[in-house]
Amino acid sequence: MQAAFALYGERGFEQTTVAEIAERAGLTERTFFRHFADKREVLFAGADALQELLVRTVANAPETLTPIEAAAAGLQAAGALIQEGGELPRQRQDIIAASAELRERELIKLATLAAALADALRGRGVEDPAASLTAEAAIAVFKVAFERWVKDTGRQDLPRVIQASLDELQALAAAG
Amino acid sequence: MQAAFALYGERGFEQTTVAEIAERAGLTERTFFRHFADKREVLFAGADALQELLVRTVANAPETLTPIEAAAAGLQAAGALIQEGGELPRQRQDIIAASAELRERELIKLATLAAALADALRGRGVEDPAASLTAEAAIAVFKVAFERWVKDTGRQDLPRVIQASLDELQALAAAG
DNA sequence: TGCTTGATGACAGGGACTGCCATCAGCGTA
DNA sequence: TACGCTGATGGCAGTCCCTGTCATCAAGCA
Repeated sequence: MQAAFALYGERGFEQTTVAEIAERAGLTERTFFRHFADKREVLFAGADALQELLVRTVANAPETLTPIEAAAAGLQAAGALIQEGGELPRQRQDIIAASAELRERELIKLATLAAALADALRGRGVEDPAASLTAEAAIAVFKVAFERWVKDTGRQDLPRVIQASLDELQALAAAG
Repeated sequence: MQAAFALYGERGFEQTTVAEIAERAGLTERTFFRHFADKREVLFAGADALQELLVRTVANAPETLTPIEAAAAGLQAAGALIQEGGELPRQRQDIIAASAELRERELIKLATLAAALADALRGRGVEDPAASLTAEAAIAVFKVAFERWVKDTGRQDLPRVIQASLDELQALAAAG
């Protein structure tokens, strides 16, 4: 992982071969593919933990919360976890933004997150399509908020940016 | 395109080689790659036209419409265009749903659509992050509505499903 | 007739990924 | 201690996606 991160950062994702990563890590190419399903997956190793936290937070949120509030609680928790990574998430995002292939992979991770969130909402008794809609909209808010947070040089609080984005979307929905 | 569609449908996307597609089409592999950037792109040839229609509809919508209403108009137009395809969109979606690679590609097409929609909204004077949020939420609504429409055996009207989904999200937002 | 242009074929090659078998260290057990 | 098991790794062959390059060839035009 460290070797891959370094090389992707230095010369870009597409310009890095798996053989080079393996060499820097002191392993063979074959061993790399035993640890990671493919060349991109290295950058998304933490996605499972994030999803688990999101789902758990939503499941354990007070019953009195509306679907959107429950989803929001999950997003905040996820945002807080990301923020713990310090500068790493931003570096990671730079690498991803520079490669179409990696952006594809990121999107499917977010879609998986949305599906898991919808599941968690259904677990709270939310019916479809409300569960799917809430989940997809929540992930959309997360996307926009995260993007803003990454670009932001002032190091704002990510959970706060998420909440602000959600509030703004609700205002737009009310006006539209 | 016809050869690819047929083969992807018959034996699945991953189990089809480009050589086979080329052979059935009476061409060489090299020629295939002159027409399509990669093996997946065959299934997304109509994406450009869809995006252009979406953007044009939003740009030409009455100035009095709110951002969400303008976005909704664009989605409706896109939905109507898809519906013209008859059974093809559903077959296409079956193929895509069966392959993780293809789902990735579809997601990036939707993300591109969202970016274009956000641009169109900015062209109407909508500021960021309102433009991005509206666009992402709109595409989320489109995703859910399209999915429901594809699964639906009663052949509902796609624009109508889109409108219903949007209404439901607005109700959820108001309640949350 | 000769020239240009666009589409295609042919070929070599790089790089991602997989399947298969060999090796080898650690570890429990007789 | 010797033995066997297991999990991680190396090595290697092979498939397939995709690209660069050059040759060919038909269509249109001067």
